[in-house]
Amino acid sequence: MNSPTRQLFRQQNIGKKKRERTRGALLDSALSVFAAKGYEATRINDITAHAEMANGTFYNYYQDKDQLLHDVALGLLVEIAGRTDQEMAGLSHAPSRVALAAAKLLRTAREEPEWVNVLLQATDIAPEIQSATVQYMKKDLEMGVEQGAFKVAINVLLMNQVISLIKAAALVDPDMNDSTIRNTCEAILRLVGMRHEEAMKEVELVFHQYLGS
Amino acid sequence: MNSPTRQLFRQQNIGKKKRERTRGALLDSALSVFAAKGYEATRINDITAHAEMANGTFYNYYQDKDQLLHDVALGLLVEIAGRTDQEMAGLSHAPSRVALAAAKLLRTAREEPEWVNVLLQATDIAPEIQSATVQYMKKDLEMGVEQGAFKVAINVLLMNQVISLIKAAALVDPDMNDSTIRNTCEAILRLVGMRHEEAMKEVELVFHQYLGS
DNA sequence: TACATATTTGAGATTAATCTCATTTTTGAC
DNA sequence: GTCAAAAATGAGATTAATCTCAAATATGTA
Repeated sequence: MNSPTRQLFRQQNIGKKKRERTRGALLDSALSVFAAKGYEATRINDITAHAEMANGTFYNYYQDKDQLLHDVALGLLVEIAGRTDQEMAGLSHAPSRVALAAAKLLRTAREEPEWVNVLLQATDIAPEIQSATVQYMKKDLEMGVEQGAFKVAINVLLMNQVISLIKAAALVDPDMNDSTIRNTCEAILRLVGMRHEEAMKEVELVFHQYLGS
Repeated sequence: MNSPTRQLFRQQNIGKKKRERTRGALLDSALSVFAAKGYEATRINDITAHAEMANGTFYNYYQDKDQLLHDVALGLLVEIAGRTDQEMAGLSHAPSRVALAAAKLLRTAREEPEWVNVLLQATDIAPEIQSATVQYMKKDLEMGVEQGAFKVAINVLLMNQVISLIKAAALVDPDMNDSTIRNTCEAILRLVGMRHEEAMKEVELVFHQYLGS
């Protein structure tokens, strides 16, 4: 179970008409190629060739690579955030929510390395993706302050700091071992002002209860 | 006093012979242009034009942009780290050293925006610059653990987390207000396991004692 | 100041990508 | 199955950069 979701965007467009199916193929292909070669090094040609379509087809759908990256990244963000939200539906303890959301994202990086790879590339290139990502955390962080668990002011800097700890994990350990995930979750909780023993305990609990380990 | 250091690399090569002076001009020019347009968007031509030399001159010194970025970034790192080391010579309390080093770096980002901008771009592109940067912190972090002030294991992940908090500051507030600098220093101390009140007090002290505010 | 050596020059050859559009092929509603 | 509309095709025009090298110029040592 839980095998990698191949061809996310093609899946989403099965049954729809040709135009949407081709767009899906383009998005899936871009995802693979961006992940493999990096955004900057990717040529339009690489994407169309990988999708087995003619070069010109790209221009029926997008003006440039940037728009394509935007669509890919936003699609991934919505997918990942949607799954995470669902899995955390009943959870009201803010530290658990924050730790679990981070852990889930990092586990996704293991199951679907391309997804998180490209999503993080996009946060460097497309500022609107960074802001959108930041928004997904906001409520949980504010909840943590209300609950008295987090001691810091929730502002743009803090939210970007959280994102940047997640990026650091992806950079240092692309295979995303559980120890890297735990360390990162703890680091996030310390960042928001929890004591290091509390942070450890919280992460221990979350892993035991929600992540089978 | 303390006005921006214009033309760092040209300064360093005054009196030396032509070859080194031209190399210095190339490095200074690359620094400006990388900062203004970003590394990827910079053309060899932009750099030589800005230095008022012929396009071909570049190729007498470097094979490609990457090597040039490497030299620029390493030069900046050595300069910044050298200055910081000197200013911290007598300081043996690890939390103060870490907070001061971070604050000094971020103040440099205000005084010499180009320097830190390009240095941080380089850490994304040239992994050896990231590692070199990481090394400069290691001893102080280990000292903090020995002194019992820092509670976490010092490893590659942690050091990259520290760097990433610094990058987050540069991203969110390129003007680098003191409040951003304080927040970032506090965040780093929390990250390494200090309690949030201790972190605040430490940063307060460092600013009052070493940074005139 | 002389002059061998070192350095710079920049026109243009080379390489490499983007983007267009007349034509061909496919689609799907009827 | 028909057929008008939609989509895909890909050769090649266009744009844009890198990189070379023979000639011109500058350097600095004796």
